[in-house]
Amino acid sequence: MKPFSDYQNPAVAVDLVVFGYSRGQLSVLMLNRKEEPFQDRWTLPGAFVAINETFQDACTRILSTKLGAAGLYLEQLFTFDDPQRDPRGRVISVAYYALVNPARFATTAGNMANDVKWFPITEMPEPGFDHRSILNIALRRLQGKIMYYPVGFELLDEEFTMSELHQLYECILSMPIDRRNFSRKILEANFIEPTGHKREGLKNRHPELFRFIKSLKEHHFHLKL
Amino acid sequence: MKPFSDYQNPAVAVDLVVFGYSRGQLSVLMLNRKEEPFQDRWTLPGAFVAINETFQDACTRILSTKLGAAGLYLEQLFTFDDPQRDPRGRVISVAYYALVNPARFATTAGNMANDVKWFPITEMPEPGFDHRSILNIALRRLQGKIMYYPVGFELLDEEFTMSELHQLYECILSMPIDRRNFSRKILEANFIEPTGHKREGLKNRHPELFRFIKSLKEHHFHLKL
DNA sequence: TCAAAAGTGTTTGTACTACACCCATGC
DNA sequence: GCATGGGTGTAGTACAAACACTTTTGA
Repeated sequence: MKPFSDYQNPAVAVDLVVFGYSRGQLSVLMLNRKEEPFQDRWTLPGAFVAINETFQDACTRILSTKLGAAGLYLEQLFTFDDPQRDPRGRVISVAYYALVNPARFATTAGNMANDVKWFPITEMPEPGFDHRSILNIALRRLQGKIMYYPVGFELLDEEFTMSELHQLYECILSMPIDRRNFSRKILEANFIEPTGHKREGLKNRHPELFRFIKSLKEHHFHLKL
Repeated sequence: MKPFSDYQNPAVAVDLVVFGYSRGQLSVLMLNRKEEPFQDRWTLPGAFVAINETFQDACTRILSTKLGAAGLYLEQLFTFDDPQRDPRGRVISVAYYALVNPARFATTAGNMANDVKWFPITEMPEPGFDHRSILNIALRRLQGKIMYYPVGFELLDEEFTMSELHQLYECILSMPIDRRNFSRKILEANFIEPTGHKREGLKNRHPELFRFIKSLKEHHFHLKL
């Protein structure tokens, strides 16, 4: 049965907001376009969805091509439908966001594709297409998500200190949070546990290291900060 | 420029969860299918998205055809991408939900299309396609939305009593809420105002009537119940 | 005058805020 | 021993939960 051959269907693409966190900054992976439209402008990485491909498949394709990364946290954001959003024709874009610890992949080394670059969200160039809207929605979604899902799981190293987690929350929410109240509430939420180790080699007191309790990865809590 | 003609594009449809509230019950508008697949089964109303049509346009088309309603509150829910979700071929479905006061439209009268029916969410037949998932997501979204957006605006009459609003919240959240605390918190949230009238003709004390403050329609608050 | 729903307060406890102090480490 | 960040505790307060009484109406 091929009942749709009579109709002209829109193209469907996925666009990815890949969030990375390193050195206290939240960054997004951007792509330098080589063709028109928006040649030489920075845009979100994206790909057309093949006829028998899921969105997740398409996202995975992008992530492995551009970042060499697999198995990242992925979440659908919103689907953009403005008929004029792509000057080449009708393209519906399904936006996703991904979370990645850039340290785990070949970002600082030279083997990341050279048309790809991390931009801290505070130093973002004006992107092509409607990707500014996608970025804004992604950031708001991340800010909401962090209150009831252990986002740091995906963004930090396996073991991390309380103040690293604290900085991550301050950075994503872009607001100051009292260090001591934060620590208490996070521990009460019961999704991290001490590893027993301490981070060595600092000039100050060696802080305790924590890890996320993986069995609770899908367990929702509620943080009020 | 027609760069997409080489590719086989998936069909794109919108599916609508139309919520209605009347006589203390939350209902959803369902459609009885006349063709295969899922002939004679109940499904959500839906339509294919034309090549130059926005999702909103497609939703409006459905709503005016099936319900004779226009200008309803619409919000995008999620986009479903399972390649097998429609046995006819690849159909990507963008789900929306709408809020409507059924009393304002021709629902009880006979001029509603006879393949269309309101089902209370507690007495829903098992729908065709993946529409059960869509319904579940819609309901959860509505439950979240009601905490920071005046949902009753769209579901209740122009003027309503505090206990009507109270019942609506209890119904949507499906949990008991203390009447007195509810009243206080709603009034403090400052998005409704007394009209000065009272509802007459009841056998008990005549309750005050309220209205939503329309200028605050887009203003988000936060209710904690 | 009775039943049923509407309107108005009060008490109680919890949990968030805003602090201050001590501890460990490298220099 | 001093500077710097890490760890722990506590008092004040605001707000939400639980609950009781009075008022208005029709029958």
